[in-house]
Amino acid sequence: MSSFQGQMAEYPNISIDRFDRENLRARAYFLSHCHKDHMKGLRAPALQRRLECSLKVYLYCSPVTKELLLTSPKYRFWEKRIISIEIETPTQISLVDEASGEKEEIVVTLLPAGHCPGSVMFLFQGDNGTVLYTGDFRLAKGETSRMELLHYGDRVKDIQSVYLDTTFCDPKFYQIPSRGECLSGILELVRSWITRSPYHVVWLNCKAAYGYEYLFTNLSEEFGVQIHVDKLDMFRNMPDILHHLTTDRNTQIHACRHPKAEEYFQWNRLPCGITSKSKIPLHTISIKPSTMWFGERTRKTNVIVRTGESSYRACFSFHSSYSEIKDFLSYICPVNAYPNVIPVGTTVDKVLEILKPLCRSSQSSEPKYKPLGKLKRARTTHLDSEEEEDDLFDDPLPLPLRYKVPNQQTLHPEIFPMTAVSPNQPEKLRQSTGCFKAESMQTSPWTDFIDCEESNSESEEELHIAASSQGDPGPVTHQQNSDEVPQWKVFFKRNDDVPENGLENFPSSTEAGGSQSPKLLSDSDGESTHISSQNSSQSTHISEQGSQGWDSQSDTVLLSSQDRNSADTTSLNKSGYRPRLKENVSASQMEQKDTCPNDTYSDLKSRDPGVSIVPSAGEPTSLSSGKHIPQEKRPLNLSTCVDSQSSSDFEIPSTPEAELPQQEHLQHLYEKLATGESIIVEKRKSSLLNT
DNA sequence: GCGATCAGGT
DNA sequence: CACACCTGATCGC
Repeated sequence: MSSFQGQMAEYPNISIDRFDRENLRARAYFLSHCHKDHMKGLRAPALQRRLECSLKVYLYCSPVTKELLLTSPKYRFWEKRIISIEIETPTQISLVDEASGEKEEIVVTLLPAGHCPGSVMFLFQGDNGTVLYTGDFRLAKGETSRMELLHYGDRVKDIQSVYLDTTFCDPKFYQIPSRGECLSGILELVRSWITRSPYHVVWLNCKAAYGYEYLFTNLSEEFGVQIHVDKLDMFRNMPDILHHLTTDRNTQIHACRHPKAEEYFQWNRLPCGITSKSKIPLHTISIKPSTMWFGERTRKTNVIVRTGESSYRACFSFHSSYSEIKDFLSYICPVNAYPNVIPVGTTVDKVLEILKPLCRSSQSSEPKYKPLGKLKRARTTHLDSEEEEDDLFDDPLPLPLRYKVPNQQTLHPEIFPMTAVSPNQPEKLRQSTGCFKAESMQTSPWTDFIDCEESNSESEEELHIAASSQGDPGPVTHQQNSDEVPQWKVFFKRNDDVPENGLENFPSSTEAGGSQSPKLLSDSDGESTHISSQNSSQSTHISEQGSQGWDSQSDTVLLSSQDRNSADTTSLNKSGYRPRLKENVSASQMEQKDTCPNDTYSDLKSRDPGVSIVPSAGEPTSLSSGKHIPQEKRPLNLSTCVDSQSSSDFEIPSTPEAELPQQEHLQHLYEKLATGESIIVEKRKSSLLNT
């Protein structure tokens, strides 16, 4: 749970993910994602009053987060005061002190965080250096290197401080099976059950939180079955998700919830109440997504564990594992790293001990004892003039040379020529953008999110809403502001990536009589069965299963992730994600900015077509509205401003141990994405339409 | 009646 | 051993 207090040392005038106490004085607010523990104070009367008095104070977040937030009536009062910023679109914001009129300029860039729908990290650039607030995140190894805007040219930006999600920053969480591995395990378990008969149904025992959406969309897509949920109106403007959900209980996959759900389930009753279909009783299994982790030397990584006759746990994590955190941080290599989370049972000091060696000062082979002269930037090349003032002191080494992995965009044929649209823009433009987005979403291949939120209401109305909104971006009523429809794409993987291998354990269809469970257990041996309880380092968190007599032999390992490695490579295919072209431009422009630290903002304003400006009034002015910068410009910018690095490094893997996906493989995937399914084909259409 | 906090549960 | 959330009890306004 985040213990971040809302403010960063470098930019105390803004508050992130906290809205109480000191934060009531912030000049601007940022919300990284829509989880309650990051929204403390967000609907408190104190803040509402502040908003009424300080008309220049705005909340900045991703379009998806805005959409989700405003779905709740409790946050409606924010409606006119939220400015959504597109992912990977550097945007300038003026932080004005309304009393004194004093002004501070800051450029913020949202980077996808892979935690839940709409979740982002915030990269801030301003007079006090470049800092990165990660919010909560899950990024696979090497993914960081694919984030264009964390780089200048091909090198990682000089980041002063990282405010880091340290939820699993403890060696005991060394490894967590990748999203792809977990997903494919669940897919196969579900397949093994629901293919037995139409009366075999699965209940996904998910919590009331955003973050399971990509699971739902993948399941739905794989089996052509919508997932039953209690509530889906928060997705009314997100067709990619909406299409995979239903409030109609007559489906084989449920993610509905009820306070007494577990109790119901004992009696073969789903949370939504049904026990049979056409008078024929249902056969149900439950799958509970839970985090499973494994120690460094643990051999098996099992992503599905049987916990009862008809119940399973499936590995699922919203947060990066220890090794993913280390990979991330060592890649970024900031001067400072601050934990946002101190897990119970550990201390700040302990976490800092882990983080510190991954930061800049420790990277020096000969740190403090070196003669002063050497401490200075003796070896620091001019290329690194990007560095902030401080580095005169504490940066004895040149910025680590880490090379960015070629961005998928270079491989992906599609280009999304859209950029941040400001509320200032002519209605016409805005609308057209909206349409475009709606369409691209509707057909987007990237899977995303949905949630299983509270009670079981199943109103037909919602269905209608869903249906009508599918072909119609219209009902985006509360969105007049800046953004069109929230965009999905990226975060999570899609089916293409899910390998079918290694799943022999799941009888894809066999007898249904007798046991209500899939026959998955045959392969499990005693040892693998009790992973967690015996070996703390590879615990699978098999707590509280005691109540079911079955459990003594439970926890049977069903799937070993080792059997399905390939799942990962692609698990985060962000490729198609954003406006590539523009992004490139932005990136290079930002390099430019960063290489010339002294005239940053005016510079940005005047020259950078990739930076949107949000004036103090809060209306983002999109400088990039022209945004259609021809691709040819990019190399130009790179070479002019950034020096020579630009060319060489396209094949060089970024992170020390990062595995660079085979270009061939990627290419194959992209081709698949681009041409494979009807959905994608449509998408292309839409992008063509809008290009 | 509401919010904040805590304990307990899933 | 986690998370994100819900419920219910208590306290203060």
